[in-house]
Amino acid sequence: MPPRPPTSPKSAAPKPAAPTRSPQPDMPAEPTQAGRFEQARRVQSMALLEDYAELIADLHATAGEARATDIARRLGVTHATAIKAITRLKREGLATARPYRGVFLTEEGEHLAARVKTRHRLVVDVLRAIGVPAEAAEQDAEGIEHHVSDITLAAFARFLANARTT
Amino acid sequence: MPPRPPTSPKSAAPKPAAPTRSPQPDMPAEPTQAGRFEQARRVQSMALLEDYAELIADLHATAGEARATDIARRLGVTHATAIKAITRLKREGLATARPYRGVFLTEEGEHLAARVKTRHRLVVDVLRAIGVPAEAAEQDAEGIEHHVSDITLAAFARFLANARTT
DNA sequence: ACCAATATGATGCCGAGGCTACATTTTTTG
DNA sequence: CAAAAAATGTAGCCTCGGCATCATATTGGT
Repeated sequence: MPPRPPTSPKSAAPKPAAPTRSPQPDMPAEPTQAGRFEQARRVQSMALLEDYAELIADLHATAGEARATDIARRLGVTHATAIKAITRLKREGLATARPYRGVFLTEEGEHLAARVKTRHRLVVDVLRAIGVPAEAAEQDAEGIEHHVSDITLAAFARFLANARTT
Repeated sequence: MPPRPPTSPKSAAPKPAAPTRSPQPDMPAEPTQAGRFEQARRVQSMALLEDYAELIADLHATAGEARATDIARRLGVTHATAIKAITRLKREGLATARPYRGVFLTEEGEHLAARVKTRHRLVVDVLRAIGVPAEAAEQDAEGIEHHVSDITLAAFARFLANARTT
């Protein structure tokens, strides 16, 4: 291993950006890159709960009940997986379940489901308004929606309102 | 995953009727809901690779090298985690690494990084064009970008081209 | 009422992606 | 050149979200 020619210490370029740690030891408001990744990871951990909550609400609305097996089929996973997820929903206080009778959302769960549903529609509508084909809009929205913050959501709503009156 | 054998009918409620599906109980051409979830899950497993590839390319461009520790700091994870991810990158043929010299993208890795970078910019630009504040646009794009398909991306490009000439 | 079909539940396994802690190697420095 | 510092690597542990399989409970049909 050629002992790497005595290039200047620490590569040629200066550290591009203060890595979350500025001279001031105080809490940086973290608008940093690492902060964004962390946030994206946090959001990801909510995604599954959101999907389940939305689906359960939908099943209740359209079929009158939401049994674990139905949920599993709709999501394309095995029932074991669905049941584990439902267990997590219960643990998080978003749902309750009565065996063979179905899964029920708590008040908090209903609230979440409603928010998710609204957000989903908004995302799809915005994509469509931008010119994304229906098929792709539905598909991509499924993944995108979880990452749309309230601020962005508000912007979406304004955009659509504008577009409609234009 | 071969589609599990038809889980046969169930329960009292009638099939909520799969939307997007005509009366013909045909082969699962999979524009179905389960299909969309599966696709979203597939996309998710690519996200980490994409983030690393993009970051490595960026570090090379701005710092001349991309060492595991730098990557870890930029992503806000420990170096152990970064190294495990880099191992996966190597396994997938996207990168190579020479200890203490940094990580290098393969041709395929470079290609991926370029695509990801372009897509990222496009997503941020579209969000901004729609009226999302810069801060939120950057944050949300970090998660959204991975779910934007080529078709949607093309629509984004057209939308921006239009917006500019309007 | 009974038995088969169906739903649910409990395990055990896997890989991904985090972490901490410790070990090793390289680079920098005194 | 030797010691300190830094970077890399390894191992063990955790959670999560998949899977398959086996066990149990419920429902429904005859």
